[in-house]
Amino acid sequence: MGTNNLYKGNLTTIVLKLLEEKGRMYGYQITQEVKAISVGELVITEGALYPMLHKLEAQGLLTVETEMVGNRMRKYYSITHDGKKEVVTRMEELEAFIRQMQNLLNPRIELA
Amino acid sequence: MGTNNLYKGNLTTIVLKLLEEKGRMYGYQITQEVKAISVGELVITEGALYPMLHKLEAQGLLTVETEMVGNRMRKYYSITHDGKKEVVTRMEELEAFIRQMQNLLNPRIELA
DNA sequence: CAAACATACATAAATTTCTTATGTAGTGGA
DNA sequence: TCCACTACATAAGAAATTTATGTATGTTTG
Repeated sequence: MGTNNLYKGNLTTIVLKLLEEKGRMYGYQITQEVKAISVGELVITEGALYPMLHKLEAQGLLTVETEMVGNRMRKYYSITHDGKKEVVTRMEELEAFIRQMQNLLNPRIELA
Repeated sequence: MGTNNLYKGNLTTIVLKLLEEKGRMYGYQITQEVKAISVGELVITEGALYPMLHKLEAQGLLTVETEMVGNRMRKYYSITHDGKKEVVTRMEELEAFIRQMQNLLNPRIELA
C-alpha cells in the first residue's frame, strides 16, 4: 500500500470510484490502473483486493461476469445502482474528512 | 470516531499535532479539545486514546508528568524533540495522501 | 439527598482492514 | 528451462480501533 498507511479504509472508495468511471474492469487490471494513476505510490495487494471484490459483490455494490480470454479466466466487475449511491456517500465523507483534517491540523487561533 | 471512519490511522497524528501546539495536555482534555475543534464530528474513544498515549511514551515521542488536582489524578503529556520530528514527517505524508486521493478520485482524462 | 452525569484513569475482547505468505495455472521471452 | 508476468484465490498474522467494562471522584438537578 505504498510507503504510508493512510490509504487504510480508502481502498474500497478508490475501487468503487474507478469502476464508476471506467464501467467495467477485472481485478488485476484494477491493481495496474491504480499503480499507474498513482505513479507507483499506491499498490493494492491481491490479499486486499480479491476479498474486497467478493465482499462488494455480496453487498450488491458490484456485479461480476466471468469471461475466458484465450485460455485464462477473467472476472469483470461492474458497479451497480447501489454502488453508485455508495460512491456519492463516500465522496462526501472524504471531503468532510479533508476539511476536518485541515481544520484540526492547521495552527489556529487559541480557543477558550 | 464520529460518523465516518476515515480518521482511522490519523488519530496519532492529530494527538501529536495538538500537543505540539498546546504544549501540555492530559488525556481527557485531548478528547474534549478534539471534539470541540471538530464541532462534535470526531470523538476519540478512551479505548483508543489511552493505549495510544502509552505507546507514544514508550516510543519516546511523548513524556508524562502525573499530578494530583484536588483528589484526582491527571497525567499530563508533552511532546519531545523526536515527537516534533515525527509530526513533520506525518504532516508531509498526510499532504501527499490528500494529493493522491484527489488525483485518484477526481474524474480525469482517459488514460491510455 | 439520591440519582444521573461528568471527570479521569485503565484494560480486555472483538472487529475491521490490511500485509505477508502461499497456492494454482496459463503466457511469453532470454 | 527458468524467470517474470498475468490472473485468480485463501489463510495466518498484525495493527488500529470499537465496544464493553471497571474504578473512583466531582458536580448538578429534580
